[in-house]
Amino acid sequence: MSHACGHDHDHVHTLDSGRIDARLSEARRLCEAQGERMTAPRLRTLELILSENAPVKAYDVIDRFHPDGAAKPPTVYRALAFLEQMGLIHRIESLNAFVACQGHADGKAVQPHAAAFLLCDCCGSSEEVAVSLPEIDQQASASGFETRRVTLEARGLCKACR
Amino acid sequence: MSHACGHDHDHVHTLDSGRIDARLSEARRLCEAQGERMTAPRLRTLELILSENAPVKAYDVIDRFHPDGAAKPPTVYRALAFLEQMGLIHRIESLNAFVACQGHADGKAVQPHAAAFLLCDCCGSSEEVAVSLPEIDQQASASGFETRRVTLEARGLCKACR
DNA sequence: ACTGTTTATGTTATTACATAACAGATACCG
DNA sequence: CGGTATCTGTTATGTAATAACATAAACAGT
Repeated sequence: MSHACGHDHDHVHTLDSGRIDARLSEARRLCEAQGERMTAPRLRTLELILSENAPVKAYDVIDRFHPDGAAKPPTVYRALAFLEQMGLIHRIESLNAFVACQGHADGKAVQPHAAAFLLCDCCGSSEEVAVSLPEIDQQASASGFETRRVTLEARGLCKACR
Repeated sequence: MSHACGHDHDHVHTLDSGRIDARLSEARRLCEAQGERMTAPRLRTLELILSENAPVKAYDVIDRFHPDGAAKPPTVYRALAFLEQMGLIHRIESLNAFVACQGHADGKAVQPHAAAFLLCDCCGSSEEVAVSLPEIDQQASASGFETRRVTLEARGLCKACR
């Protein structure tokens, strides 16, 4: 996880394990509430993503999945697809990576939702922000375009790295 | 180039070759004006991207590069990076593809600029629209984040496909 | 409980996307 | 013309993602 600034920022675990457990339980409840199954590989995948405070590559999850040796890619990619559908994680397109959703920290159930991200090119950190998009909505309807999903990612330098 | 709707929309050449030539000459001029070289592989890459009215995959360019046989990936990826720096094409992150810039149709020289895209999941077409992003700019400065580059992509259905 | 159905996982293999590293060629500048 | 910077060619490899099919677990109806 080496970045443009030349630093390494590996394994910055800001969430303690208690906090992670709480979010895993919350995720469990959210799945039950929707009649979906929170299975072992899905839970493990979510755990690994929650344990980083920055977007995580699919193959990092694959490598760390088992204590001894990697998981098979489809196992993890299927889990990632599920978690994304449930609104528990987001895919960061410009990084080919995944980050835990920060949009329902208060425990509210949320529909899969669009979100914007501030992504630091130096330390790799990610901040999720909520924005409305009146201009592009307007441009879309002016073109007769029906928007299903919006990707909005700002790349740059976070406060700490500037 | 098969899409969600089940149709194939291969090789929809909406720009006639005269129009493409005009844009290639324009690109040449733009490079000269900035002291950059518009070399053969760069021109060929741009030509192939201009010949589609939808985002083109890097390996499609690679495959079509020579009349008989493919180019080597680095040749094309280098050309793509150059053309993007020059603001002649844009990378579409959510598609891993590249599309010609539609933002300077009047011949004005343009700095590399952010742009938003309406991307049809059915026919694969792309429309570039100009939007300002007051909300995310505001959120970024509130967080002390310095934005360098913004990706804004709306996926959905275009007018024709609805 | 049995059985059919649905949903999820395991496994092998392959496909798609992208870059590192170095050698050779071409443009540009004094 | 010779040195330097830039670009291209080539080989090899690294990284990201999915197809296809086999197996297993959950669940609903009888």
